[in-house]
Amino acid sequence: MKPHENVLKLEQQLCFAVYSAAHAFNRAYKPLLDSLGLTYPQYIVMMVLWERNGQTVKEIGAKLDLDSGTLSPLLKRLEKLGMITRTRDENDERQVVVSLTEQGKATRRQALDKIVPAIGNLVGCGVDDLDEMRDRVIKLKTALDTAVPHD
Amino acid sequence: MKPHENVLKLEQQLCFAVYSAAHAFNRAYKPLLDSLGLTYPQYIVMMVLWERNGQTVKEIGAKLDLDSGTLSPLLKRLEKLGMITRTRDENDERQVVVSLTEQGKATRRQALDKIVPAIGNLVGCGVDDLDEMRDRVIKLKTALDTAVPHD
DNA sequence: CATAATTAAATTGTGCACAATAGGATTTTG
DNA sequence: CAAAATCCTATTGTGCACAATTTAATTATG
Repeated sequence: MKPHENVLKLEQQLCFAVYSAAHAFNRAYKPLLDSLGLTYPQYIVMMVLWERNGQTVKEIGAKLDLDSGTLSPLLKRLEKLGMITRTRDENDERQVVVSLTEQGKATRRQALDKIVPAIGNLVGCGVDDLDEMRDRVIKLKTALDTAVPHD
Repeated sequence: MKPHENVLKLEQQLCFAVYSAAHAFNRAYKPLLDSLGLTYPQYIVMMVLWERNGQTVKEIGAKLDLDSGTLSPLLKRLEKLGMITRTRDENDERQVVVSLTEQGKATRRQALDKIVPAIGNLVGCGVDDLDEMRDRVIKLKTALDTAVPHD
């Protein structure tokens, strides 16, 4: 048989497995996040702010690998939801500082109580397996990023 | 310390690792696929057709977990690129059969020669490791799909 | 210190993703 | 066999992603 003719098969491809798993996560999160009124990308922005309140768009973007083209409209929607405020930095008016409102802070409890345990159950494997898989996927991402730098 | 207060940390989350790795794959594929004039989602549709030519929108959607809202415009763009044709099934006019053009078939060679080996190099780990990781990610996706069925 | 270069965010345009709905075609069933 | 239910695709609307450009602010430089 010809060498490597089956390398184009969908089921053999790691990239498709990852692409597909990302969508599956989205579908799993959606009904849970609906109760908080958030989408998954909005949720991870909230996570960034729950770790440290008051960050610039640039800082948030660096942690999530997202640019202002994605974040600007997303943050406006979070602001309209009453989750965050956006204020120009006094010292450097180029920067916009994003801060949690009281509602935004309170939503963290909702996430801890309702989202995290529910997702934990869905993944359906031990914590150790899960940690190892996560580390591998992060290594994969790092390898790709190193080979194809961005920003 | 309070139990599980750090479970909301971004770096600890498998979902974010997967979300992030999917974007990294996209960025890695983009410069390569640009030379074929394809996006990554278009590329995986082509992979489905390279495996078996002449499939309905429904069949393609089932393999990729994509609905007609995503596929209809994507397939029109592939048609405009000259990669595929779309024809109503004679026996059942509800169905649209998607077939590769000669150009679409020829593009498979380009993918085998230019895309597959280039990506293989980027991932940067042995084939066995890669296969195992892929199987784990697929298991993860399957677990999520089972817990949260769709369609 | 005025001009050039750089930086940060926003805007514009294209292309997914997906929910909800609509429009025909086919199948079921009363 | 006619009405109802089902099925397949397309359309509409919202929300990411990201490239490319724009605007305004800051910093560097001649």
